[in-house]
Order: sequence, then structure tokens, then C-alpha cells
Amino acid sequence: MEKTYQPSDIEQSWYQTWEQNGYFKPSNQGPSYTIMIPPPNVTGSLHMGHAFQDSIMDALTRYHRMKGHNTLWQVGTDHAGIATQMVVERKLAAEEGKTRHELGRDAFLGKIWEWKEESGGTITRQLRRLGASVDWDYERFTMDEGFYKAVQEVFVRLYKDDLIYRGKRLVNWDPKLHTAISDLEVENKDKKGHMWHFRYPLADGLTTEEGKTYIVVATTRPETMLGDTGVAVNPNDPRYQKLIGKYVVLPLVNRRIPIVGDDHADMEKGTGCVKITPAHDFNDNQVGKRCNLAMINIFDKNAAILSKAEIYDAQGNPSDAYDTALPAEFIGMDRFEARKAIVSALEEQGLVEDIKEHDLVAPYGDRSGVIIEPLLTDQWFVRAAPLAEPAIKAVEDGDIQFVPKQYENMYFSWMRDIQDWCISRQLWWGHRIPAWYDDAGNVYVGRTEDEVRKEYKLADSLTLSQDEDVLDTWFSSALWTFGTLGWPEATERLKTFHPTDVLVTGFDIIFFWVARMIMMTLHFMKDEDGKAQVPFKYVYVTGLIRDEHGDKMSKSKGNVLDPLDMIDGIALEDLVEKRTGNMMQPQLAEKIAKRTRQTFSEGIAAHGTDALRFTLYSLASTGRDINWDMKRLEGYRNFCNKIWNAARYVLMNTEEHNCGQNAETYELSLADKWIISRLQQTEAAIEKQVGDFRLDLASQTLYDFIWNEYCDWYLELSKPILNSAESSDILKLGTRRTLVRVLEAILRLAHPFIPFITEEIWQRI
RNA sequence: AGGACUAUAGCUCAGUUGGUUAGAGCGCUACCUUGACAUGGUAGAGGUCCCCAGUUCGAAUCUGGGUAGUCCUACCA
Repeated sequence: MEKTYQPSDIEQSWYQTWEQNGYFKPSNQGPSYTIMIPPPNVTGSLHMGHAFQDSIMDALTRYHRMKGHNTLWQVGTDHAGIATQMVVERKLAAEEGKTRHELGRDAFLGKIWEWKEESGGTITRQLRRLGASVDWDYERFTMDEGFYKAVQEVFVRLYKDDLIYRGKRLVNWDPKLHTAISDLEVENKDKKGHMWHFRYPLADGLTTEEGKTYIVVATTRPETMLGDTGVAVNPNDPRYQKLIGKYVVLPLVNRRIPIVGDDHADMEKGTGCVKITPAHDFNDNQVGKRCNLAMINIFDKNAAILSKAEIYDAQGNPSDAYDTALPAEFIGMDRFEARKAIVSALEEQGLVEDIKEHDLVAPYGDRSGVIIEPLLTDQWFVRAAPLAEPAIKAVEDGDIQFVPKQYENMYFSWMRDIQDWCISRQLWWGHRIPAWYDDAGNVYVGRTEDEVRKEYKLADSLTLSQDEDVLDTWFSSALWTFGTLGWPEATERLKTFHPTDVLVTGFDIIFFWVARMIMMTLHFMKDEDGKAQVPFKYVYVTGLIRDEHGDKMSKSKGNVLDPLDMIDGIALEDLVEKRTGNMMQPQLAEKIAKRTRQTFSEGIAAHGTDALRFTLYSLASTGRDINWDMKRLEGYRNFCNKIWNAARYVLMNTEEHNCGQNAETYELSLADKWIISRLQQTEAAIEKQVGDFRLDLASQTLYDFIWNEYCDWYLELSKPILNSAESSDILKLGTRRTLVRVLEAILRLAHPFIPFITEEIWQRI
């Protein structure tokens, strides 16, 4: 063996050998053990979180494979709707100076597929470098042909079961990306703002109890007043009780709108009067439904003021209850511009009573970063409550267990108050919704246009056009555990490997993904006796990997660490370039470069995959975020070196010698017996710790045993026996036998964690 | 507002059902280079286990109250 441990020399070739020999394929023998990889974005690249989770999955997979289970680690990638579309749009703008609209839908989709082919290999190469023992022969993609069928099937069946519906609803609208997004894709952030108090004149010469000719409403969003269709007061509020059923005249638009009584109006808060804009506020929308107020939409897709308002009744049907005219001076204005203009117009009329500083929480799109606008649009929804019910029960009954358990509370609280899920997106990249419309606007849902025509007995002459929208990415990833195994076909693979055993993922996607997978799987997957199948028995929730100061790793902070750089090493200048190049906010580059030079004055040394993996395991205590520590990585690289050198010692003393493995008579020393008993205790401990998902404890157990007992004590104790002329041959034989026997067991025990170095040495001994 | 989590050595973290002297890695101090390994060895220093009260023969661990921090959910017209 080489004198020094050089991971780069040994890690390159082993993976190829394993893969080419098909060692990662299911053995089709023994009980099945299945893990589904959380599909990374197809055009993305591996970050520390992936490295962490994938290392854990690989250890579990290799461990069970070595125990003789029929092991499948299913691999694949996600099409990641918005994220991917945005990347390609930016690329298109930068390289050709075009927008996707200039290119057209088909050509643009062609570009995305091209980009997918081009960059999709990055993440799979990185997975190989990490040593991930996935079954590449069955690699899947959430937009491959099989998934296309699965998604259609699910959509059509849910529609027929009345669990999917289409409707004009208030949704979170992203005015930059021009699409609806789900509640989960909205980030609420604190913001400084203002609260404006406006006077709304009472109609028909009425006055308040205090004799005023107006009532005062407070708002943080003056521009929406153009869409007001009522003012709510609390029915028990003595100040305004008598005004319920009367009217105010909405300033600027001169719209006569009713004063209604509703509990939503809080007597203690503000003036006690709330302007109601059902088309532009979620709470107001509810009030509007209860009090039968019209909905008036005043914004276009960019959240700029429409030239004519769109009027609907409380049920969402077009209505002519009000004039569609909007004040000409505001038309076409952006919402924030309109805000200023409306405030000053009201000021001119003496209707602004007060303006206060106000801290508020504003909704931002998690992808676009712009403020989300509640907007009335036609969208598709999944009726979530009926699906949530069995999903809650599965966790309550312990059919699915979260590790650590505290995440079950998070899951329950969200599931018990679940809202319908808006699944349509006004994007191009994704699964097109399998619904067709005729010219009259009738909707037909089916797998294909032909099927729709047959099923609904439509004349060939009738023109049908498919819905332009695509489905939320999470709609298809919700089918991941069974879609990847061949569903809706009843494949052998599906029968063998579903339900899966454990899902390893981050807490940040429990709602996005885990909860929805549970709902969909319970609904669609049944045992032979009809009992609903869970997608997985355990959900192992990992913490986040943060930088050394506990900050989240992000491009804009410039503290991102690429797992591959820790494996292969990277020169300082390359690291600086990597962190500062191609930045969205170039002004941060200087600061990031400086900080990077401080933290990594010599760049990053190569530590090898095994060291990186072992570090990840040792930090993987459950229920806690990880602050990344380069020093620990070094420490575990040294640990690998220790194993390397221990093996050299063993080989030096056993190669070309009889090691007593052929039933010869040998004698065990006290040291031999001790280390063997310690080995057996170690094996039992690790079995328990892996079973408990405590890979941190398992790695610690290995470390202690190998370094502090096998190397520090046993190897030292073996020296006098092997080197002394006084030791008997059968004692030396026993020692050589034990040296090899324990080392060989150590290598197998450690292999799920550090596969490369263990394979390299094991093959030699 | 509701909920969860975290607080242990200079740093990053373990510590199981309450039980001798509270552990690991890194860092630090001193010494040690021909005998597997300086990516190493030997020896060592370093702790108010966040604070207060309680339960107990005994508390890092259990209970109550506080402080600080992180996160999630909902809402703030």
C-alpha cells in the first residue's frame, strides 16, 4: 500500500467498478428495502444539503444491502417548473436578447429541453462522486413519459371524484412572473409602511351618532379602494349599529356601497370601520361572501389599474350591478404609483383624516421577490380537506413516523387547517393540464383530446382547445414514490418496492412535498385487500447545513460551500471567482471576496469523499441545524488516514504469513479476546444506532473503536507478541488471525459510511 | 398571537431510563521524528452544564418560572 492516504487515487475508479458490475441494482432476494431520493432540480447542482441527505440515504441503503435486503435506492430529477423556466428565460435574455413570448411557447419549451439535456448531467455526475449507490438503470424524471401518464391519470381521477375543481377564486398572484402561486410559495416579511385613515361620506344625508357626515376607514393599501364594495362594522358596535344597511358613497368613483355588519370588524381596532375589497384581500373576500357583496377587480396581470373594472357578484359570476368606469387619471398606473396618486387625490378633497407610521407584514413571492397581489382568476384547485383526513390518521396511528417526533406536531397543525391547493400555474414549463374547452367555455377533462371527444360524445366539428396552464411542480412530485415505480401500470417493481421504507428530507419541504405525497399516495395506492398504502414508514427530517457562524448558506451572502470542493479541493482564487461570479447583486462581490480570502486563506484542501461523508454523519444529530466546521472535516480526513495506516501495519505483519484462517490450531492472547469482544459490542451498538437513525452516534462508535481501541491499544499490544522470540507460534498465529479478522470486520462495518477507503483496503486483505 | 426547538470546554457538538471524577473533535501548553501513521504519539490545562426556585438520598438530565437566540404557522383593516 502507498505510504500516505490519497483519496483522489482510490475514489475515482471504485464507483465505476461498482456501477458497471451492477452492484446497485436490487438483488431480487430477501426482504425489500426502498428509499426514494428527493428529486433535485434537473438543472441544479448539488449543495451541502443534498450531500448531507444523500450521504445519509447512501449509508442506510448500503447498510441494508449488506444485510442481504433487496435494496432499491430510486434516483431521479424534478422539472422544477418556475425555477427552471426562470433560468432559461434569463439565459435567453442574456444570450439572444429575447423574451419567451418573442420566441413562442413551442420554441421556448424546446430551449428548456435543450438546457435540461445539457445541464441535467451535472447533478448525476455529482451524485456519483459522492458515492451514491442508486439504481441508475431506472433513473426517472418528473416529466418523462411515464410520469406524464401518472400525472394525467391522477388529475382525471381526482376530477371525477370531485377532488379537483376549477373556479374563479382569489389567489396569490405574482405580478412579475404572471402566475398564480400557492400559499406555501408566499413568504411573509416585516415591512415599514403607513396606515391611512380616509373619510367615506355617508349617503342620503345621514350622520353618525356624533353627527359627522362621514365614517372613517383605515387601510394600508389605499389603491384597492377603487374596488371597495362595502364597509363593515361590528354588529355590536353602538357607534355604528344604526348605520348597518345604509350606504356610503365611495370617493373618487362615486360608487354607492352598503354598510354591513360583520364580526370581522373589530371594535377595538382602528376606527372600527373596515373598507371591504373582496377582489383584492383574502379577509375581505370572506366578508364579501358572507354579506353578499360584489367583487370588483381593478388590476391587470401586472397589478396595474385596469381601464375598466371587472364586476362579479359574490359567487363569481359576471355582474352589471355597478358601473365599470374607473377614474381616468389612474388607469394604467402601477399599484404603487396608483397608491400615491389616490392618496393625493383624496387629500385634495379633504378626505384624508390621518396618516400613521405602521409596521406591517407583506407577502412576497418566494421566486420573484415581488409583493404578491391577491387577484381573482380562474384556477384549478385540489380539495384538500378530504385527502388530509386519512393522511392525518396515518401519522396518528403510527403507520408513518417522523424522526424526530416533534415534526409530527408541525404536520398535524398544518394538515388540520389545510386550505384548498391551487395547482394551476400560468407557466409553460410543466405538465399541461388535461382539460379542454369548447368555444362556449365548457370544460372537458380527460387523458387525451380523443378520449374527451368520445367520452362526452362531442361532434368532430366542435373545436376544442387545451387549457394553457400547467400544474404546480409539487403536483407531480407528490406522486414520486409510486410514479417512479411504474404506476399506473401494476408493475412488479411497484409491488416489490412500495411502500418505501424511509424518506430523508429537510423540514422546509414537509408541507410542500411530504404532506402532499402522503395524501396522494393514500388515495391512489391500495394493497390487494384494498387497504390504503402509505408512501413510506419513516420520515427522517434533517436539519439545515449552515456556515461556520450559523448563517444560512446563500449565493447573496457568498458563504456557499460546494461539497465537491471539499472532496477535490479548490484554489483560493477559483473559490473567490465561484462565489462572486455571475451575481444577481454585483455590489456585494467585494465584501464576499474579502471574507472568503479571510476564511480560506489557502483555499480548500482535498479531503476526499469518505472524509466529507463521515463528517456529515458525525454532525447528523437529529432535530438540529448544523454549523459547518472545516476543522471537523480535517479531523475525519485524519481518521481515514489512521485507518489507512492501521491497514498498512496489519498487511505488513500478515502478508506472506499464515493467518490461521484454515482451521489451524491457534491461541488467543488476552488482548485478542478483548478486542474481539469489543468488536462484537461495537457491531451491536452500530446496529442499534443505525436502526434509530442516529448516524452521529454510529460514526462516533466507529471512531472510538477504531482509533481508541483497535489502533491505540490492540495494535500496540500485538507488537510485543509478534516481535518477541519468546512468543509461541500458535500465539503469533492467533494474533495475526485477530489482526486480520478484526480489520476485515471493521471495514465491512464502516463501509456504508466510508465506502471508498474501505473497499480499497478490503480488496487488498 | 400560538407552537416548536436550542442554550454543556476558547470553537463545533454528544451526553440514553436521574447515579462515581460531565465527554469527543478541533484549538491551546509541554515533551517526543528510523520501527503502521507528524494527517502521528505521550502527558496536561481548560466547565457556575444560561439564570432562579422546586422534586429527590442524589439533577446537565425531571417540574415550574424567567432570560437569550433560531425557526414554523396565523394575523395585524
